[in-house]
This record gives sequence, C-alpha cells and structure tokens, in this order.
Amino acid sequence: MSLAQQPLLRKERERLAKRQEIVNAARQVFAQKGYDHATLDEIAAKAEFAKGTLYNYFDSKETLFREIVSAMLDDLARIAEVAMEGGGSLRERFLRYATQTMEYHKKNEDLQRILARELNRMQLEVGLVPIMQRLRGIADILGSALKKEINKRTIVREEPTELAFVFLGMVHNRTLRRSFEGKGLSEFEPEREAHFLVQLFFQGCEVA
Amino acid sequence: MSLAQQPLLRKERERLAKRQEIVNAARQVFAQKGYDHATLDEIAAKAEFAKGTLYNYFDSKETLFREIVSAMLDDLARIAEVAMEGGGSLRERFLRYATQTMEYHKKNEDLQRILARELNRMQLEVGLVPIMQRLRGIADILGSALKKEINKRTIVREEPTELAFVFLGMVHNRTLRRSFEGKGLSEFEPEREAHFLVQLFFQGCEVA
Amino acid sequence: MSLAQQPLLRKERERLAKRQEIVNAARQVFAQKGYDHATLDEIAAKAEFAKGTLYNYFDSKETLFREIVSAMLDDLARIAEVAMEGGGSLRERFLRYATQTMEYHKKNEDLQRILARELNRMQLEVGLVPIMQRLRGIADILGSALKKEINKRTIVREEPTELAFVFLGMVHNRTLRRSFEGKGLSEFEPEREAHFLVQLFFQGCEVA
Amino acid sequence: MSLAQQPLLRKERERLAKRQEIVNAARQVFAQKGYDHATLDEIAAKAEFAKGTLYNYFDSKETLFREIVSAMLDDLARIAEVAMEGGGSLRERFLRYATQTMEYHKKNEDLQRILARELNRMQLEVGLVPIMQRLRGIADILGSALKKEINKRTIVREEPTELAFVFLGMVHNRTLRRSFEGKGLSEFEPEREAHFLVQLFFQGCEVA
DNA sequence: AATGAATGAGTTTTCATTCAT
DNA sequence: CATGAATGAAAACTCATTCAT
Repeated sequence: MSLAQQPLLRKERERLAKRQEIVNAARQVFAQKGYDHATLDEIAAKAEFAKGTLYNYFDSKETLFREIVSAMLDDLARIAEVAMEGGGSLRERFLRYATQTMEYHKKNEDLQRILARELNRMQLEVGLVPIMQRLRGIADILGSALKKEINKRTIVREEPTELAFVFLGMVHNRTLRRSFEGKGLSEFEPEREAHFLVQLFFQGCEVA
Repeated sequence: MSLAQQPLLRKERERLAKRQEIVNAARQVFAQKGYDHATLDEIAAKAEFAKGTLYNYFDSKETLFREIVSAMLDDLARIAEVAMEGGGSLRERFLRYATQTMEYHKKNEDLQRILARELNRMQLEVGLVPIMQRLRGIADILGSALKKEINKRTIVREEPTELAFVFLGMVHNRTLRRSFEGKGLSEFEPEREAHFLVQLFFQGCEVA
Repeated sequence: MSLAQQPLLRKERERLAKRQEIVNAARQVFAQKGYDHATLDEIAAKAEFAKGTLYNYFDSKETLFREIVSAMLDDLARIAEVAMEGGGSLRERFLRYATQTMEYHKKNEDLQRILARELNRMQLEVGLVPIMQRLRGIADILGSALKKEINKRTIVREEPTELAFVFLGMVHNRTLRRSFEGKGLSEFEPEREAHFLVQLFFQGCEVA
Repeated sequence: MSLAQQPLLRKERERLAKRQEIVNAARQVFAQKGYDHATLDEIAAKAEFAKGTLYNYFDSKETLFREIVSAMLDDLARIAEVAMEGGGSLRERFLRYATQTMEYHKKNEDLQRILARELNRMQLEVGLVPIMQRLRGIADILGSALKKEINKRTIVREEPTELAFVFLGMVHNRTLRRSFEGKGLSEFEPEREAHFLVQLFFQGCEVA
C-alpha cells in the first residue's frame, strides 16, 4: 500500500465511519418510531450531525431506510446460506439456521422491529428487489435443502419453498411476538427455542 | 311494530348504512396505504362523502381506525370461540378454526393487510386493550383446548398458549404471505391449506 | 281583540318564547367561551333545539350575537337615562346610575363578560351603530347632566362627555375586574361601591 | 472581542433580528385581528417569511402570542417601578407613571389593543402567571406608594391596591377609548392627560 | 464537508351554513 | 317549523429537502 494512498484511505475510512454513525442512529430511530414517524431531525440529533449533513451521505430518508433494511436482509440471507452449506443432517442444518437467525434478532432487536413494522412497506423495493422477493430468496435457500429429503420421500411432498416458508415464519414469529409483548428479548434463549421449532417442524413433516 | 316507529328505524338504518360506507372505504384505504399514509381526503372520496362528513360519524382518524381493527379482532376471536366450542376431536376443531380464519382473511383481504401493516402500531390500544393482548386472548382460546391433550400426555408438554401461538402464527402467515406476494387470495384454498397446517402441527406435537 | 286573532297571538308568543330560549342559551355560551369559541352546536344543545332550527330565528351567528350585545347596550342606556331623569342632586343621580349599572352587571355577570371579551369586536357594528358609539351615547347622557354643573363653575371645566367617560370607565372597571379575578360578583356590594366612586369622582372634579 | 467570535455574534444578531421581525409582524396582526382571527399565514406574509419558518423561531401561535403579551406586561411593570422609585412627591411620581404609561401606549398602539382585545383571554397564563395577576402586580407597586399616605391619613382609608386599580383603570381607559374610537393616538397628549387624571384622582382621594 | 435557516406542500380537524325530509 | 346530515373553506402544524454560508 503506497504512502500516497494513506491519507486518502484515512479520509475514506473517516467518511465511512461517519456514514455508519448515521446508519446506526437511523436504525434506532426507525425501530423505535417506525419509518413515518422517524424524523431526520431526530436521526441527525442522535448521530450528532446537523440535519443537512445527512444529505451528504444519503440522497433521501428513503435511501437511508432502504440501506438499513437491505443490509439486514443480506445478513439474514447469509445466515441461511452458511447454515445450509455447513455439514450435518438436515435437522442439524435447520437447527443452526434457526439458532443463528434468532440470535441475530436478539442481538439486533431494533432491526427485527423495523422489518415487522415495515411489512407495512413490503411492496417497497429495497435496493431493486421487493422485500417479499428477498424473503423468498431466503426461503429458497432453505427449500433447496428440503428438496432432497422430499425426493427421498422421508418428508411430506410439498413444494419445498412453501414448506421452507412455514419454517421461516415459525422462526420469525417466535422472536417477533416476544419483542412486541414488550418484555424484550434479553431472556430469550435462541438455542432452546430452535430445538423446539425444529423438532415440531420435522416431526410434523415426516411421512406418516 | 307501530307505523310511527317506521321512519325512525329507517333513518337509523340509513345512518348505519352510511356509516358502514365510510368504514368500508376506510378499510380499503388503510389496507392499501397503511394508517399514516391513508388520508381522510382519500377515504372521503372513496366513500363519496365530503371530508367534514366523516366527522359526523367518527371523532377522528384514530377512532375510525380503531373501530376497524377492533371489529376484526372481535371477528377473529369469535371464530376461535365457535370453532373450539363445537364438537369433534381436537384436530377437527383446529381444522375448523384454521379453515374459517383463512376464509375470513380471503373474504377480507384488506383487513388482513391492515393487521399486518399495523403490527406497526401494535402497542396501540384498540378499544382499551393493546392489540397484542387481544391476540393473546385468541391464543388462549386455542390454548385451553390444547391443555386437555397436553395433560393427557398425547401432545408435547409446552405451555398451551405458547403452543397455540405457534399454530396461530402458522395460519396467519399462510394467508399473509400470499397477500403480500401480490397475487391476491382468489385462488387460495382455505380448506386444503387448513388440512396441511393441522396435519403438520399435530403430527409435530405428538409425543414421540 | 278579536277571537280570530287569538291563535295567531299565541303562536306569536310561543315563537318569541322559543326565540328567547335561544338568546338565553347564546348569552351563556358567548359569555363563557367568547364569540369565536362559542359554537352553534353548543348553543343549540343548551337551548334544546337542533342546530338548524337556530336559523329559523336568526340569520347567522353574528346576528344572534349582535342582538345580545345590542339589548345589553339598550339596557345600559336606559339605566343611564332613568337615573339622570329622576330627581335629586347631581351626586344623587350619579349614585343611582352607578348603583344600578353595577347591579345590572351583578345580575347579568355573563353579559358583562361578553362586553369585556368583545371589546375585541368593538369596531363591530351592532345594529347599525358601532359599539363604541353606543357607549358614547351613554356617556353623553351622563355628560349633559354634568354640563349644567360645569357651566355653574362648580366642577372642572372639561368637555362633559369626556368627564362622563371617566366616570363610566370607573364604574365598569370596578365590576369587570372582580369578574375577571375569578371570584364572581356574589359578594359585590353595588351600593357601597357606588358611594365610593361617586365621592371620589365628584370630590376630584370640584373646582379647587 | 476575538475575531473568531465575530461570525457567531453576527449570526446570533441576525437570528434575533429575524425573530424580532416576526414578533413585530405578529404584534400588528394580533392587534388588528385579535388572537383567534390572526392567522399564521398573514403573520408570515407580513414578516416576509414562509409559514413554516415561523416554527423555527416559535413553538406555536400561542407561544408567539404569549411572548408579546408578556413583554408588554414586563414593560408596564417596569414603568410603574421606575416611576415609583424616582424621587418627588406622591403626585409627581403618579404623574410620571401616568405620563409614561400613556406614552408607551401611544408609541405601541397595537400592543395596547392586544391587551384590551385579550382581556378576552385573561384567564390565560402568560409565562406562568395569569394576566390578571400580572396587572395586580402593577397595581401593588402603585399601591405600596399610596399606603404611606393612607397611613398619614391624608388620603382616604381604602385598601391601597384597590385604590391603585382605580387609578390604573383611569389611565388605561383613557388611551384605550381613544384607540377604539378609531382616530388613533397621534394627537393624544400624554402629559396633559396625565395632569388631568392625577389632579382628579388625588383631589378625589383627599380626606375631606 | 458541515451547517441550520428557509421552504411549502400536505394533513387533520373545526364549524357556520345549507337543505332535503 | 324542526331536524340533523352534508358541506367545504379555513387554519395550525410537520417535516423532508434545498441551499447559501
């Protein structure tokens, strides 16, 4: 790395750090107030910038919001990919997926609330793809793992993605409800919960 | 019924009919735009009344919204009660519940979208009770039916309401996703879907 | 009086009685809320008529208000006239005027507040004459009584109406302040107060 | 003063100047139309700002109004204090008070009209204290000066604040009426008027 | 880059007045 | 005459976005 590049890199790094400050502030505010009631004033105050400064980093409130949601969806897709790619039985892989997804929600309770609140805006294109389609992408990842078992006739003959959506829904519901019940997720035990859901789901799917 | 009463009754009926016009218009707009982006202008236009007229029937946008959500929650609770009270095996009763709930969502696609969108406003008190608590009430109805089986050790020992929430979530997710995928529910087959979910859920819950 | 006229007269009397009901209700509401915040809804409710019915008796809110203010100004002018026309010394006549004016305010505390509140609308023409000019008419009545004494050089050479306005102002201020201090006028003693003001005014006006 | 501070001070000064522009515009509009009929549209237009800009300086119409009334009451109280604190006989001090108060009203004709119009809103708390109580504060200042003379038995034994209110009322009435008669105060002569009122009041109060 | 003042379109709500029954 | 539903013109307030400094 040349010395001449260093200052540029530092500047670049600083810029990115500031950008991230804004994103973090926005996440909190969006999670707490929802998209519509979140104000740039509040986000700017929390990020300790002037309101106008936000526009040096983001084109609009919408852009800022999409970036946050998009990053979350990327994370969730990655979790699914990694869990499915790893070794082990199908149950083990789904257990990993469920555990890690719920851990992610526990660690990022605000993000989870954003997604829930903005089912609201589900038609909204995030990046270029509608949120729902992004979720379908995740379901597909789980689905293609299921497909092999379906073909082996060990689990019910259902369209794999549909089946995956059932599981995905169970996982998300589980944390979501806790969050909305107002108690927070501090005592939520992802691993225990994951076991329960995996057991129920796979026993339920077994061919009788 | 005396002749003298007739006009009063007619007036009363007409008033209620108009009120319902407004509610119907509002349901559509709330479902399409969400609470915050729904404007009274649009609701009034759709109901074919002047904006001010809405205020002869409802105190505020909030009131109108709450009435809609509250009525839906009443309906959903009623469906659960009736399904559980009727005779038949536990599976049969859950089948009825699932079928009828999904039929309700199919018939009232807009209402379902409102509930989903306004998980957003879940903390909001509707009537006097937070939405989440109303949902818990429904889960309790299903839960107390499950309790007996749990006691008989034929299904897994889990807290009954928690278990019921799993089922409730499966049912709602099922229609919700279809609705958000944009294809509409016209080809959705509640009975078939209900069978699938009941089978999966109960087989999943069986004590191994 | 012919028999044929009787029913008409009864109808007429009933109509006037209803009209008066409205006026009375309006007085209370205007006094309590002020012109702008008084609503026809509230007036109608207090008068136990439907809102639309008010328009069978008055052309507009404004008309109704003017009638009330105008009647009050008529009363106040009458009090001044009668007090000045009666016999006795100038002091005695002014004492009567002050006593009766303050008694009127005590009896009609709401009216007094209306006048005070709607100094606000003083430019407003009531009937055809601006309120301020009506008050000047009252001052003139007092003034022409003062004029004779001024000519006799027993009291200061000032323009009589101006001098009268000083007294008129003293009298109105006296009750007005009590009313706005929120204690009500129930313990207000017009006669005692009148003596005090008359003494101060006339001693103050004496030629040194 | 450091050079670095200069820009800050200039900004600050400009901000205050703009704020004052708004206050001045509001004073005129409130005086002309009264609180309720004054619109922010009109105030903004007169101040040559957009409507929204007002909200960068004031929280609400109410706040703006209160600031104006409160400042006026501060001024009036200050005038009373200064007049009473200065040397000279009691008459001389009251002469100063009356002259300066009437000069203030002459210079700020709009303010005086606001106070009069909004006797209307007298119950309203301005700052933290009801208007009426603020006026009583002024009367108290005059009253404590009167108290000494009352104790010396040179003027009538009346409660000093009550007596002061009589004088205060005479002074305000004097300018107020002129203003409402529509001729304006351009030819009003505070000093001459003050002499007249002081002479009348003190001669009237002398112990016979 | 950072600032924060200025903007103005958009929204809910109120209420005098009208009018069909 | 009595009713009360319908109307629509205001009006206060919010806030994303722009832009001069």
